[in-house]
Amino acid sequence: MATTGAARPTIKDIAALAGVTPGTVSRVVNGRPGVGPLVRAQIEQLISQHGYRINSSARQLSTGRSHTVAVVFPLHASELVMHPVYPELLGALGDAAELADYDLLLLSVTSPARLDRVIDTVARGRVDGVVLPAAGPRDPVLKALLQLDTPVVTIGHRSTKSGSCWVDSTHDIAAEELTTRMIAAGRDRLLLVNGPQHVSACRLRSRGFWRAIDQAGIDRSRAREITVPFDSDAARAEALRELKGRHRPSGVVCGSDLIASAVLDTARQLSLDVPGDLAVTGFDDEPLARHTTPALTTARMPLHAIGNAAAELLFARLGDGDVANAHVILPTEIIVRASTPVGF
Amino acid sequence: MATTGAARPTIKDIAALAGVTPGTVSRVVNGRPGVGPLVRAQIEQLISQHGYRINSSARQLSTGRSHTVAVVFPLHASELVMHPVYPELLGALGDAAELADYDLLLLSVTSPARLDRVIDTVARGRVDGVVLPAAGPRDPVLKALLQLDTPVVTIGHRSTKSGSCWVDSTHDIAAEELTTRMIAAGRDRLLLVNGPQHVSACRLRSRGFWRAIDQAGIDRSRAREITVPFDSDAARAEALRELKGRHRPSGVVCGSDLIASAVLDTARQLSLDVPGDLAVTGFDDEPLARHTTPALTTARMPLHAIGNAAAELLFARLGDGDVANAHVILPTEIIVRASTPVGF
DNA sequence: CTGTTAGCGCCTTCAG
DNA sequence: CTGAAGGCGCTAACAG
Repeated sequence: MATTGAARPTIKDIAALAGVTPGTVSRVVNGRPGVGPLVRAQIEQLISQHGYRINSSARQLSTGRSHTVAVVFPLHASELVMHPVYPELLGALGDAAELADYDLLLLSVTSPARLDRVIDTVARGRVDGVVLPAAGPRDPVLKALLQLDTPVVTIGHRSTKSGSCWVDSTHDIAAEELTTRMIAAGRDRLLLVNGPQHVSACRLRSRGFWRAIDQAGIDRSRAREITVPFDSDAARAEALRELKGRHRPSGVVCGSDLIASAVLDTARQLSLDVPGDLAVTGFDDEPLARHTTPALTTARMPLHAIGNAAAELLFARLGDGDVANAHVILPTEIIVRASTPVGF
Repeated sequence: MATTGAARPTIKDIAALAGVTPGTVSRVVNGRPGVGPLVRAQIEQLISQHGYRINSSARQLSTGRSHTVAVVFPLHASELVMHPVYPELLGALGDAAELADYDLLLLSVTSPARLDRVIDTVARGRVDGVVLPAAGPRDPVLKALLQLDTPVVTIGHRSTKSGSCWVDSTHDIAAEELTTRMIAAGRDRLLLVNGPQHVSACRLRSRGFWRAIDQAGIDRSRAREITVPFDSDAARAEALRELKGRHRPSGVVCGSDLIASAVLDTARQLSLDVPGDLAVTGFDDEPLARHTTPALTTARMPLHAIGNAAAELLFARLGDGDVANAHVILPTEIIVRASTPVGF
């Protein structure tokens, strides 16, 4: 670690060096008008020469804005950690933040105690707003944040509260499409292995599944929906029971790739042919989806676009302030691989 | 968004309410001695009653410390994004940060322009220190950070600079172990498909591979090392060439699970039996490792422990300041699955 | 165009 | 044990 030693110069130092007042230097560093070209040039030169940089704390104190947003991940322990959607979202948020010249604070709530911490840092003015991948309406973080009147943009939960901003993708349409294709491929005994119902996205997927059934004029009794945790071992057990049952499904729509991969494992174990005996679809298009055997047909959410949209919504809101009740729904994409019949 | 309206109280408000001066309230909120029990109780009650919270900017300005650390990911475009080690590290860092009551700022450098931005926010005093998963000695971020005399702890690169702090895992030992086991399993034509050499971890893996060869007394000519980008398509092409060659290897040690999965695909395409004709090992134990066919034998790095150690090193350094030249090397673990022969 | 004057909200001596 | 005062570095509103 090099000992450059010399304390960083302050705005005052630069001002003194230039023979002007701090106010003038401030105008220069902030690109504001009202400074003669010569003075400005001189100041700029001094600045780069002495390596002057604004002190963020001081500016924050004075402007009241931190130029930082937080993303808080509501990771209920291991339930969601494994979901690679978060990292991808994070990437998009990071990109957007950098573009907008905001800093991104990473917060995570894994326990009630941590909720307090998060609320604290938000309330302390550390951040100007927060992006919240929220599970559902009863998400405790969401609730707490709402009390703070901090600008929030949620992802994955379509709040009905007035003034709310959120972005989501077409989980329902994707599930419907997947199911419809199953039906078109001649699969008439359908099973939906879905994630927990308190997750908004899962509810939407369920809705899409049944909509497809209804619209195809299929009797609801020929289809079934079960719920499993987002945990592949539990999913495996459930899958086993379903696939061994007398009314074995010919098409299984899964609420996540992880669940789908568990179903695939089970099918192999039972010597069922996929997609011959059993067509299987996943959800999310996680990296593992292309590495299962057979590779998974799945629905991909536009995570990057989602993160981007969320960030932009938030920044817009922090800017004009007029942005409220902004809802963005982005389209999903069906990725067809080998776990479904040809022509799917 | 509820309009709680009322501006947050400042330390002054609380002081006025309690009939004391701000200084006294400050002592209370900071848990410092020198305040009578009655006064203290009264102030504490006022604080919770009015929902007072310290303003971070003000405190930062006054103390000169932001109580925030940054982790900057040196993602050379798509080369490293796909690596799920980052999210996992991030999780550990986040956990450690929360425990230590630090905030975690997420920074990423994907271009020279962004490097400036990052350096800027670090230089502006936004953070007290940074954790840097560094690729290697010539990492531009590392270089830039070193000039700033900001406390840095690197992960994955063992700096030889004096005063440096880093944590890493036993890439060399893991590679050696994997290779030795290959040899023990009777595989004598060995191939190492490694990642880029400018990545410190890859260099270590290479070293371990050759060490195993030498120690087994095998002629180096019976082994080969090739380098591919961390990109599975490129790896696939290379793998194809190698596996079709006249001297087809009987054991392939790969520098990452992604590379290994490409090798697996290629083997299947060539109708080679794994692990019969070809034993394959990966590196990292990414989620996909258990979903390939066959599932991958691989080496797992203790990512959580690594992140934790890095964070603790940094915090220690920010505290006492005496911590320099602290190097931590954590053990890897071999995960045996089906891509290697029984008894591996 | 530039200087002056106040703070922003908190912490930290130094008195009393 | 508590009060008073000064300052952290910067911005902003108002004068010249």
